[in-house]
Amino acid sequence: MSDLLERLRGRGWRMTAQRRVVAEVLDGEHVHLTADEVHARAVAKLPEISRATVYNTLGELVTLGEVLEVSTDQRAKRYDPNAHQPHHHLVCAQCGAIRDVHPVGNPLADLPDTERFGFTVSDVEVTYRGVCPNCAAA
Amino acid sequence: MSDLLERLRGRGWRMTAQRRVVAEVLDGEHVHLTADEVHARAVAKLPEISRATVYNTLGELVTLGEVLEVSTDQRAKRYDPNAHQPHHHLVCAQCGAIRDVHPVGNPLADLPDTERFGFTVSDVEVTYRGVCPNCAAA
DNA sequence: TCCTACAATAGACAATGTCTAAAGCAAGCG
DNA sequence: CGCTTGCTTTAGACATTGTCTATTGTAGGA
Repeated sequence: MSDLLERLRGRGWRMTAQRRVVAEVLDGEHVHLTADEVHARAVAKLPEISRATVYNTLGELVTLGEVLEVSTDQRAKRYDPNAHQPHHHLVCAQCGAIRDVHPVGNPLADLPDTERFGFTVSDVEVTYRGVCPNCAAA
Repeated sequence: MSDLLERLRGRGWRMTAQRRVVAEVLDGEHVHLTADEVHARAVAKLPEISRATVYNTLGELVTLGEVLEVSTDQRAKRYDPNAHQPHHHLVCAQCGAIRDVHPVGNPLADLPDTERFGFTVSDVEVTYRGVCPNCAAA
């Protein structure tokens, strides 16, 4: 975590209380929060922080490559602090819970040239969907 | 197309001018339209159709399994009339163009049990991203 | 300590989608 | 063929998520 703050400072990021709080929220919870959830947790630590600042800061962290934006539903974007290890996501269709997963194989290699239509394909996103144990039990 | 209308009528769908127009728009263009784009094309054929009706009808078509909802960006949902053949999507990161693609292999099989966390995994969505020939040329 | 450029703020605005209450109409029935 | 019934449509308010702007604040170097 202080790693994160150190890295950011080293990259010329001006350190403010607001940015520190947002970074701490993301680093503290290894879950996938929406911007509003980040905002709520940030407000708990620093009541006067504004919504715009949280959005700005999240956007900057994404640009800097320190967090990933994931859209597993088409409601709010979620922010994934696990940006330094490539991974995909497993989503519960009922409660929306998200787990990071690491499938074997390389899906990029599974797309034949004849299916690329002249595109330069650089990335692939895989989202598995199912029902989590909690929801299955209920 | 009339296939589609027949299928729907056979399933007890009350046929109205509005629903016919929405179905025709989807069937006529084999592209991936947003709800607003569907609405715009529907209005061209039936000026008094309302936005809510288009949203309602699209939702019903999705429920009936006749079209698929896809979210390749986190802006508007897009509607894919190619619901009867499983496929994935290839998206241009610059202009947003979408192509249907058919990778080889089965990504579901690539997720080991140890990476399933007790979930019952039933589905997988794969989105390839890259740059289309048009954007690469520009 | 002071300056200056960068950052934070409140709140308006925008895009997309959902809901409601009232009016309209498809289709079965006599 | 013309009712009747209940499903459908409509306009527009509302909700959610995100962006932008003009003003005020402040981090960090001189």
